[in-house]
Amino acid sequence: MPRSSGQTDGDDSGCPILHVDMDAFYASVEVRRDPRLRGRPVIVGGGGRGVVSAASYEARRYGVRSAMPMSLALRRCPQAVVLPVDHTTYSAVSQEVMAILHEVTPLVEPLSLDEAFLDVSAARRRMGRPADIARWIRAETTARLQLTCSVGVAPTKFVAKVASARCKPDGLLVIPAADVLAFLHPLPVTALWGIGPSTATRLQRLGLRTVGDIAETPLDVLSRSLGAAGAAHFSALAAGHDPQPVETGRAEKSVSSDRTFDVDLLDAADVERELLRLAEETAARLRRRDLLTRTVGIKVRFADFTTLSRIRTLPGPVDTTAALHVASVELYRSLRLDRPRVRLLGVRAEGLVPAAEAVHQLSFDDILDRGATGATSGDDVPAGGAATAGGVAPASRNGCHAAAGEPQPSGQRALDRVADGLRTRFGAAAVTPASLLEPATGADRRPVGD
DNA sequence: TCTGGGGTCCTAGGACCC
DNA sequence: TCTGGGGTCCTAGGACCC
Repeated sequence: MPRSSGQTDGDDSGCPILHVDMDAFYASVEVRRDPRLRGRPVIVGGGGRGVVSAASYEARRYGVRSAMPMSLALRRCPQAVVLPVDHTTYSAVSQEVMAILHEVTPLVEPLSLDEAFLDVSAARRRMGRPADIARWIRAETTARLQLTCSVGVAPTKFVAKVASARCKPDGLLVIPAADVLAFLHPLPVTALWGIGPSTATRLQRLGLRTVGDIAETPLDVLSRSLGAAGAAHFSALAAGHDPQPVETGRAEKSVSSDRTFDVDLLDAADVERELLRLAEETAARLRRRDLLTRTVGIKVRFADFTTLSRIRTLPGPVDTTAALHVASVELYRSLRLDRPRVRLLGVRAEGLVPAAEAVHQLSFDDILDRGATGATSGDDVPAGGAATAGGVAPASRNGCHAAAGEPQPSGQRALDRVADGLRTRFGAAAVTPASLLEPATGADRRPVGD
């Protein structure tokens, strides 16, 4: 059996796949930035209703884990240093990590900011055996970035990923092809990528606890718990088979922005204004990526944590803040909620189309006026965009300072682009929808600026 | 303990068309 | 009056991952 620590150096022939996983990435970046934090428990995450995004190994000794509510984490480790998530910095460091990996091979598949698969088959002549390449990556990330990582080396992606998890932190683990089954079979079923607590509970009812149990169970029995497709998939993984190749560029399928509020929203006007903020974030990200969306969705979570989602497919693709906001408000109103306590709102764009391929760009004003607003447009959306109390139209069509006035054909797109440009040059606060700064149509609403 | 924000994938039912 | 089959799109929800 392979050992799970140190520089395990089994037979790495037939092991072309590496899984590289940075150790406690966000927390480690924070410690690097402020060396006084070294050796102390560090938690990166949101305050209030937030959760732990990353915990240093010192914090983990107290039972602090990723995704744990911050309130519980601080009860377990009151002396922890808590830092807010700084996504911009972590993204920049992530690019440096990925750059090192690309020195090995172009066959790099990032899984997240701090993880990637590599297929090193073609790099072997230049850089040596897979285990040597893994050692090189570990040495370079430590030397250049002062960050440690763990690397799994195996015949397949799945086994490489499990291997890196078993040698953390700052480890290297090679699983030779001949050892794959001995390595996998004692592990709990949750080691299989895609089996979480819910599926594990169902499998337990069948008496299945380990990966080996799954490997020994006939497909038709597994199908009862996992469905036909799931049964075939997990049965193959448990047998050590994983046909997935390392894939470099994968097209994005959706873009979304969510926000959990420190205090539940009770007022429909507040909800609609937050939908504008989220629509603006989502639409701006679409435009930055040169994408349009044909399907807009919202997510609403209530104080009791029940969650609803609604989506609507539009007649044509859009990328304007106004179009996303109108669709979001229409979806929200269609819920016809009675005195809701809204904990979270989200706006989502799916069915993405590259802007270059979108054929109906010029018709979006029609979509705005007739499609997205649907049957209620006569009441709620004045044709000329004049302000009416409580209507969705004023917030959207006059939502930006720059956008006050009569939209022209494609005018909203052009104005959004102008606002995007100003924000790029002068910062995110340079252009803000008016309704997020000033009291809206009612007299009793406070501004909710950042 | 009281639950973020970014995503992906799967299922299942209904509409609609041929 | 009893009743097809397949394909595709749309929608809602759930599970899962980092």
